[in-house]
Amino acid sequence: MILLPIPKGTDRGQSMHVLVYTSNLIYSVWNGRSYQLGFFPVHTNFTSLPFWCNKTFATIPPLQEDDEAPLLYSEPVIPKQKEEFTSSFAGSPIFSLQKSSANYWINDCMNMKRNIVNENLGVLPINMKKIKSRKKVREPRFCFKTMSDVDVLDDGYKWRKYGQKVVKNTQHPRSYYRCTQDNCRVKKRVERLAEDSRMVITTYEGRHIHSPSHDEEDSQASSQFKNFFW
DNA sequence: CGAGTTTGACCTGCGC
DNA sequence: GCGCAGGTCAAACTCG
Repeated sequence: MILLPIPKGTDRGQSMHVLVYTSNLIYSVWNGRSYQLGFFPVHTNFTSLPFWCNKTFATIPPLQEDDEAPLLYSEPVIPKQKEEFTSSFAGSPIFSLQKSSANYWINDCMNMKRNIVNENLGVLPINMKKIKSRKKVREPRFCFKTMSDVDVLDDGYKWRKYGQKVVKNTQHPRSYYRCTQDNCRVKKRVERLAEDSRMVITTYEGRHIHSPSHDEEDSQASSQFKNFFW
């Protein structure tokens, strides 16, 4: 299970796109209650497709500066065919820009499926044997697309910028951040969508080994779910 | 002075 | 093998 904080400053009614390639369900957890934001169909045998969640937060109160951040909650699911991902990513505005990144994600998904299948069944499906695996195992990643004036959204964690790069065919640079917590190797990338500069794309990579660095008045909701934070 | 940012150089993987 | 583009490093710089 994965929990991800929704950045503060997210307004009610604001469209928020979420791509969760490891999940088939997305919830927002608010004050101990969860609100399903979207899902995509699950086929047979741990199979599913990635999707864009394009729901508004109509049932969630607007988030103010002093509010605790609600969480995105999702359940893992496993892809069936590499081709499914390739075709699904083709229509995505993000992945049309970053084909190589999409390929990384696809391979990550396939590796994940292979691992889970091995865990559950102890058997590697024949068709999975044909899929080449990358030498470097990448951490699972989440990609948020939010409409915001500020590039770096407050997600409860403390980040240090370690690089900035101009991406080809885009007018906005991509920034690279690392979590400042010792021994925590979580990274995130922040960039603006080329087609719509109002949209901020935030990509998280890896799992936090600690709770968010909130102030002393940590919320109940935060502590309730702290074991599941990224 | 320490923490965080900037930015050019360097490294690495992918596609041809 | 080579070139390109993305990702990372690290020294210099800024700011509180």
